[in-house]
Amino acid sequence: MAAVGIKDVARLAGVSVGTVSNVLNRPDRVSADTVARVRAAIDELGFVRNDAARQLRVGHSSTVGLVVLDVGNPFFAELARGAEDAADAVGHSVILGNSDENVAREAAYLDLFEEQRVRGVLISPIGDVTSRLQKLREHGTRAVLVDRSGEGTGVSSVSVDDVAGGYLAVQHLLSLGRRRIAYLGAQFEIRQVTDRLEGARRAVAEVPGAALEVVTAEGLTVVHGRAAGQQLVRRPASERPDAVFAANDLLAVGLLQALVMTGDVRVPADIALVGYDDIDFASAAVVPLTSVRQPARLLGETAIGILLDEAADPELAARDVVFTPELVVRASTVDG
Amino acid sequence: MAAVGIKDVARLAGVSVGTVSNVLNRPDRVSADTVARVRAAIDELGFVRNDAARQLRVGHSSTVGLVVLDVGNPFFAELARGAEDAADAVGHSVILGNSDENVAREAAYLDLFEEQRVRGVLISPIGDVTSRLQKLREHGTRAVLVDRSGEGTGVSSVSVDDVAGGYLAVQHLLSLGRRRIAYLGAQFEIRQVTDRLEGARRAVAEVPGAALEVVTAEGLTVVHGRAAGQQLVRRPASERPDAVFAANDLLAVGLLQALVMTGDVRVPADIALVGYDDIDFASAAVVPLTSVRQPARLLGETAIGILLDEAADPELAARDVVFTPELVVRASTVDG
DNA sequence: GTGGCGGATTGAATCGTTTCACCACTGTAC
DNA sequence: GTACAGTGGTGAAACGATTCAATCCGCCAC
Repeated sequence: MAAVGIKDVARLAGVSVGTVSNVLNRPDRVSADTVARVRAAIDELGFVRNDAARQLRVGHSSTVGLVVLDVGNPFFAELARGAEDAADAVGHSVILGNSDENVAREAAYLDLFEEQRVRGVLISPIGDVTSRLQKLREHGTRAVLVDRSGEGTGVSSVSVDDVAGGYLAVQHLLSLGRRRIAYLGAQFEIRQVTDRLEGARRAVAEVPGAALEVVTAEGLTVVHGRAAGQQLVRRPASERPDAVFAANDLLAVGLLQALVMTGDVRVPADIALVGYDDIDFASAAVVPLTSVRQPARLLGETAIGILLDEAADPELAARDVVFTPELVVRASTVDG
Repeated sequence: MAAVGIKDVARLAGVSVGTVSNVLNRPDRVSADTVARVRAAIDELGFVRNDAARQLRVGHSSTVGLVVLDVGNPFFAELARGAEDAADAVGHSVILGNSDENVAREAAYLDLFEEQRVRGVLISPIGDVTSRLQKLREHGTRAVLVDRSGEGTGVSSVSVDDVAGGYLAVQHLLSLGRRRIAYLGAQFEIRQVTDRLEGARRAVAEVPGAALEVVTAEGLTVVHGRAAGQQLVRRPASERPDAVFAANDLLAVGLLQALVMTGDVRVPADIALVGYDDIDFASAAVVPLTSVRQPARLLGETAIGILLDEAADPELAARDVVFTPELVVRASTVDG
């Protein structure tokens, strides 16, 4: 109803509009009692700054767009939290878009963000967006890839080293004395899945007498993990691995269910188990799951940092920051 | 770099800015070949409409804000999807804020949305926001509560009937011949928890010879469910319930783990089990879980509908839409 | 008394779009 | 030949903030 503008505030406070604007943006250039008077007028009228007008004048907004593959995924939820906190600390806000692994939705969000003249875009891409991002940049909007390496595309990125994660997991198993390691994976066309395997290979290669077997599941979910587990159980005990590294926690949880159900195989005594992602359910599993955790929050914070740096100085060269994941040890590998 | 404006497009296409604007917004009022010429100019220059300027002129944006308690929660993720799809269908977009059950974050998002002059706000509130929403309305921004009844606050709402959900769950158990029902809950200060219990009570009251026992856990997570399950198992078989209705799926999954682990109690033969929320893990549990599903997506769609109706006609009276949840039957209650 | 200095304040120009009253042109009816 | 309706197009005003050159004012130094 009201439609209170800066003009109304100025009139009530008995100052000019320029002064009100100064109170809002650079209070230090205004005398103390004028500030007080203007603030009082703002409160009385319930004035709220019209961000569109501000943005029109200054040329860009103070929001950054974030497009993730799946908000429901705790990894991205945590990443978003990190981004929000970092943005908040410097007076920016984050608007979140969920592409849901759908190229059209992803494109729609990029269009929206461009119309909104966001300060920049953080994106975990599904399609091949590099040309789109390049175009964005020509129009003055910077972008940072998250959870995906930029690999010389000229776009900055923050990602996690999956090879290191796989290495970490298997090295842990080897350090416990296990030697017959199995890698349980699926959908090997996904980079993450093969990178983790590569890390596992490297760890095994360092220890004489250690062997790595690759077990392929039908998919990356609990059900598929359970199916794989049932197969393992059917083998004669001597042919079973003494440790399994699963490509993600869902597979690991399914596998665990199968092992525990039969009662024949003890975890970790007979088979030690490591998952990946450290989802909530990892710690809540029947046997709490050792898992590799990605520094999701840090990823988000760092991405915002890079983005705002680049927005401030467009000449800055692209950076690629790679984080190392962390092993969270629980009962599925170490009795406790 | 370019900073292409509608003016540049107009110049290149050899028309006036007004015409370009018409091409953008009401192409039917412009002759076909002019449209084509303008479109070509737009493509050539890579023109993208500046939403801030548009918004400044028309007085409001075409985005709506959505504040949820926890984006990580699949219920809210699904609700957001519904809202986005519905908004998209009428040319609006949704920007998502995650309050994370934090009053300060919630307030910050409301401030942000107000500055942005969003078309309206959808909110699943944590604090007592009615006075804040009232103020928003005075400034011309409508709000709709989601997953929370408006109860005569003058604010519209869409919610799910938890009493009906509880009734549904227990009626199902009773129809299977179970008579010694237990309700496993925690944190009874949460309305949802007590409403579901109330529904359970009503169902039990309708069947002579049926009894309802309330079991209190320490919290609403898997770990707490498992603890409660261990207690149940310790009872003599004759004193155990023959069915359990858990206040949510996490509790149910924990309970299930405890029952299955001991091997002493068969599910559903000895104890049938119903959860609530139908989270992904419900169907992936060792014994797939019967659960009560909330129409999250529909909630989001409906909320957007109400919001945009009200935005179009501010005189509209507040509406309170209550949905009925749905029972998803799986192996934890019915063998097969 | 004058000049100069510096901090506080002013007010008009500006951002890029939409909107709307108005104009030009074409064809048609009389 | 004139009037009229209908189409397609024009261009300037308006939206509400920010910015910056200009002004004002008080005070001090000489």
